[in-house]
Amino acid sequence: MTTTHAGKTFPVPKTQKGQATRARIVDAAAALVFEDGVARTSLDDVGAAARVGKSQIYHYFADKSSLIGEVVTRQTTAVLEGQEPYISRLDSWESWAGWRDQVIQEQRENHCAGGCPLGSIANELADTDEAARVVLVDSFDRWQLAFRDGISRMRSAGLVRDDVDLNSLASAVLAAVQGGLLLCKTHKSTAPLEASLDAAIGYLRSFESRSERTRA
Amino acid sequence: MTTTHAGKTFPVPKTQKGQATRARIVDAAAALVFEDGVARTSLDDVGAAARVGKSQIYHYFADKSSLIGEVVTRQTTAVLEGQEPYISRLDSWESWAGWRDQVIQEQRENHCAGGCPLGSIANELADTDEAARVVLVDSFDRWQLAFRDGISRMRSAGLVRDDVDLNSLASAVLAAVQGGLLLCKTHKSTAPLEASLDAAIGYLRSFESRSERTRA
DNA sequence: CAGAAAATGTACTGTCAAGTACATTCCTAC
DNA sequence: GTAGGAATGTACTTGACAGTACATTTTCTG
Repeated sequence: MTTTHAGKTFPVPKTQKGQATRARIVDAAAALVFEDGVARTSLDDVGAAARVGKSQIYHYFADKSSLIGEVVTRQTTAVLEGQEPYISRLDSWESWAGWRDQVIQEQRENHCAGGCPLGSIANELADTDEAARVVLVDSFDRWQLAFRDGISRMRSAGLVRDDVDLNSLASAVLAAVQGGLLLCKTHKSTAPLEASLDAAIGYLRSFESRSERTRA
Repeated sequence: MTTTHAGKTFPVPKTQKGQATRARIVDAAAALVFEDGVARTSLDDVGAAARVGKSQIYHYFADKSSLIGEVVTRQTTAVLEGQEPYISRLDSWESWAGWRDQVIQEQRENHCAGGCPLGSIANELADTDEAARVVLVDSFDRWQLAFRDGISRMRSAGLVRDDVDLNSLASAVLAAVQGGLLLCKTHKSTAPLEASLDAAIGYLRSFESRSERTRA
């Protein structure tokens, strides 16, 4: 696999050492971007954090924008994996509650700093970096799909009514997460995030099928 | 009224001309920040847009951060006023629907660009500019209060049940707006915003008092 | 009309960061 | 062990931008 930029190709590292270096660059960039945002993260800083000269960054990436694109895909998998095991098993009310608690707990541990690694980048770049935007749309779609799968399986299991709009609902849940995280990091409190997630799950619960509701 | 910064005071302009100039600076900064974000907005650009030298910016503001603070307060009133007349009359289901349509319509007219002027700044500065963060918390609180007032009046009117948690619900609505706007500008489509607002109102509607629900 | 205060214009400094040039070292396959 | 590609280090260029210095004009006030 190679990435191309303006005619020049940027190959994946051939040696094990090179692969490690490239990974260190992306990791360092991801961490710094998460803390300070894209604009405030300089490539010198990335190099220092990765214990690497700037020449190596330009050896593996066409420019800062390309590196950021890689950061986004890296953070996408990190975010989704960070929500395991719940996110892939959202097929019961208990697992939704567990997922909710986990998201909140993570923010609490992080002192409500940083918000969502993807949401922050999206907010910063959606209007100015079309390449990044496209990658971010894909990331959000993958995330949303995880919600959709869960709701879909709950529907199959007869836990929610048949007439739910899977896509809209999954999209609304993702929006609740994003909005909640933004208010969380602004207020430096998990309360808004809790309210937002509870509302999203509460709305989902309003589609609980009658047979199940009476049983509860 | 004067603002103070590091011992030096930055008075409000004495003359009418000065007031106009200061207002032009804030307006231009607000527009540019909305388009490009704080980091990508240079004071030279602000000066050019306001047809003003940079010396005047530093005549009225201590530094870029102070100017941004002013932009936030300016945008707060702009955002709230932009949602009139609905936002101050959210005391019926019809007005919530009207508000929803208005928010979506505005994004559509703006080609889903920019997102929320406050949310974008919050996302960018919440972790790095404590002064800005405090102003933003206040802005969000005012916004949330508008929702709270509406829900509160609906409760008084017997439209929603007595046991709703006003603050949590208002906070969740604000989160839905913010998350919806973020996804809207990332996807360049109003669909996620529509889903998010519909879910928020739908959740609110799940608190509709029984007497009203049966009547509907 | 003076004189002061407010407003404004021009020019400059210093810093930081993206991106480039090129030399050097390391590794690997023959 | 040696050639050649991969990896890496050092030094530089260039531009942008926050912030400053200071001179000049405009405007208000007595």
